[in-house]
Order: sequence, then structure tokens, then C-alpha cells
Amino acid sequence: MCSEQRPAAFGWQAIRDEGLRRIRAREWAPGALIPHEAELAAEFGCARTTVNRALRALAESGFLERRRKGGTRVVLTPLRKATLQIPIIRQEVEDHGARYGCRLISRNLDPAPDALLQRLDLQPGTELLHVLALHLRDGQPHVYEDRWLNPSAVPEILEVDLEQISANEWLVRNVPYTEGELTLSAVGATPEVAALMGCASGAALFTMERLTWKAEAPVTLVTQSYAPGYRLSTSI
Amino acid sequence: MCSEQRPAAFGWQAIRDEGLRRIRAREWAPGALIPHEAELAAEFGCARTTVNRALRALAESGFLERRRKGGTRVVLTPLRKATLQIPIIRQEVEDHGARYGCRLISRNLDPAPDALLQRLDLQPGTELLHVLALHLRDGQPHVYEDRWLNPSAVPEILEVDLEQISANEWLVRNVPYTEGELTLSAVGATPEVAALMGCASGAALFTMERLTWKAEAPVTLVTQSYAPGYRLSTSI
DNA sequence: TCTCATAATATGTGCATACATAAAAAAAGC
DNA sequence: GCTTTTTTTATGTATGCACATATTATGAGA
Repeated sequence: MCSEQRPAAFGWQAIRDEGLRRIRAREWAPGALIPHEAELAAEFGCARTTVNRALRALAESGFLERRRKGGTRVVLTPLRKATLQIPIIRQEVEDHGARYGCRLISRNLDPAPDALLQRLDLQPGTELLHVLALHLRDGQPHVYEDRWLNPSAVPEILEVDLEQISANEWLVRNVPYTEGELTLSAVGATPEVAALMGCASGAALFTMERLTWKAEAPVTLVTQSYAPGYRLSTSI
Repeated sequence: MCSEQRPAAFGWQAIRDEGLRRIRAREWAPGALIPHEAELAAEFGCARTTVNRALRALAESGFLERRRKGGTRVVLTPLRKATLQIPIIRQEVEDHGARYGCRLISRNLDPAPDALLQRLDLQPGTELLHVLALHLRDGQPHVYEDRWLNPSAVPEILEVDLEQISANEWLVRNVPYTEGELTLSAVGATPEVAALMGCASGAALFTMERLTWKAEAPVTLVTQSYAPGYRLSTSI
């Protein structure tokens, strides 16, 4: 979504806002075609380029659906989209004025479980680097991290001293752009995790799972469980 | 993010992709200014408009930060953004080929708790409509919903038969565009909720809280807790 | 030195125009 | 009737130009 909240009096934003008003007021009915760009340009007394910009913005926001020659339709269910910013843990902690720390619990080159290999589309028997770590906030447990790394995608990771730099930061710095999948869930703390986190066994932990790929190779699968009470907010 | 995955050979997308490559390759260093539009236009042999479009896209994706006269900088931490689609429960259930149902548990016009009124920026003593409901999936508990509605923002809601249409759907249909705040968390099931959901008391429930405003008036605060095991996925 | 007005500058936007492209509609061929 | 080709059409993109706007940089005046 854009920055503007108040309707703009002029420019393409005004046309965008007027379009949104018509969608809301059902003057442009859900699922129906709206007038084409040239027609709207004539109506608003502006260039087609300007109408295009406005309608494109509404399409990006999920209110309209546009197809060449097919015209522009009002989306049936204005599916609400929220863009949430995935926090970089160190930064999130320091932004709150707290002291960040990270404790490496274990680091092993293990044959990965079959279910994991299947999900990563890797050959059975492939060895992955398994790293467990605890992120601290003012010395208190903040996030428990369970990470699998694929050395065949990022061989350098085997040389990195993960006591010095967290796997996450190293990846952000050295494997710049990856695509992937983010899964949010709530899981109960296992006895082991509870002991590390200093919370009750079975406590509800907000959990973020990230699977990232570089080109066609899986890079890492990381599961981060936040201490009880954590809330992730965003504006919609 | 846009739809394109593969680099485009021509057009503004090609410039966008080349810019992204330079950011990744640190040819444009984090935090540093990049050449201004006119310069890049000369380099790529295209109009400034085209460069503008490309850089604007990169800025919207969170890689660049632009300011008039100030120029364009590479964002220091390319904070990863994920756009997640807030599911409309009925639709989500039906899309999975399951039967949707909704059971109204209670509906009362109550004086709201002070903490809530403060959060909604309402006068102490204001009465709000408090609705508890259970969304069913093939007859099984799926989502527990606790909702507060503000009749002074949407008076018509008092006349609506919530047995017939869920508050959510009525709002989507009749109070089309609202801005608000989305908060994700994990909470343990209270004994009452556990009984309704048919899960263990204390079970970890993925919880989505949505606070929406229409103009300056709060419309609704809804807390939806999903049955254990629910996962919300998105691509990043 | 400090404050305030002024100029310089990079991005933001609008317009007229042209052509590209995808997809639907119409026409042609069988 | 059916398939294939052609035309039509709405959106997508590019360009050159002009002017708006927000800030930074500069310089004048006290």
C-alpha cells in the first residue's frame, strides 16, 4: 500500500482515490469491467498515462485486475494484503535499546532427516549443517533458532565461525538475494526448548519458518521460536 | 515485489534488474548514493522516465530510499518484506474443499473494559458490541473469534442478524475500506477456549488480531485464534 | 558567527505521442 | 461446424519535454 492516507486533490493519486471511492460505493461493481483508460482520461480531463498510473496503483493494491485487451475488472474479494517486515533479530533488539547477544548451542554436519531432504528437493543421504542457537535480549532468552544449511549451495558457510557472526547475518551479507517461503505458526515449547528459553514446557511460542533458495538450490531452512508474549505488528 | 523472476532483457524491468544486481554485487554500496536519474539514463541510453520507473520499483521493494534533491541511497539493511494475504475464513475453508460453518456463541452490548477503550481512543463507559463466534471446518472447530464492534462507527451492525452472516463478512461487504493494524502472536488456549475448540487447555494457538478504523473512528477489534497446527504461508 | 532569504538540484509528476503486446473478436478457409 | 488467420482493441511501455516540489547548498545581511 502507498503512503497517502488522505485523498489527494490533484494528480494521479486523486484519480486513484476516486477509483477507490467508486469501488467502495459499488459504482464499480465487484467483478465488473470498469471504463477503459481512454474513457476515464476523457472524463477526468487528463492524459491516459495519468489514468494508467492510478489504475496500476489500484491493481498493485489488489483492488483491480487488469489484462491486456481484456480490460480492467474490480476484484471480487478485495483480499486484504498486509506487508510485514521480517525483523532482523539483532536490529530489532537493539532498536528497543536492549543489548543483543547470541549463544551457539550446537553446530553439526549431520545427515538430514528424510522428510527435510524431500522438502528441500535433495538426494537422500545429503549432509547438511545443523545449527542451534539462542538469541539473547539483555541476556535473557529471546529467540530459539533451529537452522539447516546446505553447504553445496553455500560452501563458504563451513568456514565461518558462527560464534562470531550469526548464520543469519552472514547469509544476509554474503548470499544477497534469495527467494523463498515464509511460514508463520504457533508451537508449544518442547521440554528442551523450554529449558533453554526459561519458559514453561508447552508454552505457546510464536514461530517463523523461513525456507530460502538461491537459483535452484535450497540454501537454508530456519525455524525461529520467539519467547512467550512476542507480537508481530504491521499496519494494513 | 513484482511478478518477474527472470531478468527482463528490455525495458524498465531490465534497468530494475541491473540495479538489483549492482546492489547485490555491492557495486552500489549499502548506504551510499547511487548516480542520479539523468546520469543513469545516459548510461543506459534511455529516457529519464524509464530510469525513474525502475528506481521507483526498487524503492517500493525496499532496496532503495529516495528523496527529492537528496538523491537515491541503497538501504542499509535490505529488510525483507513479506506480503501476506489475510485469509477470509469462509473462503479459505471452501477453497480447501471443506464445508464452512459458523456458530454464534454470544452477542452482547457491553460496557467495554477500560484497557480496550483506551486502546480504541474512546470515552470511558462507551458500550461496544461484543461478539464471540466459532468458525467451523467440516463441522470441526477451526477458528475462535472474539470481536468488539463500535456501534457509533457502524450503527447498522446492531440490526444485523449475526446468525445469518458473520460480522466479518458483513463488514467486508458494507464497510469496504478501512485502515488498521494487524498483530500476529501465539497464545495458549484458555480452558474456556479449549473447551470450545476441542483442544487441550494451554495448547498453542496461532492468533491474529486486527484493529480497524474508518476515518477517525475505531470500527472493530477482532482476535481470531486458529486451531492447533494452523500455518500461514507466503512467498518472499 | 548566526540567521534568513535565495539559488541550485534530484526526484515527482503530467502530457502528447508513438509503438508494442496480449487477447478477444471477427473473418476466412476447410 | 470447426479450425486457422486476421483484425481489433485495451493495456503496457518508451520518449521528450515541461513544470512542481522538496531539500540541500549558497550567499547576503545583521
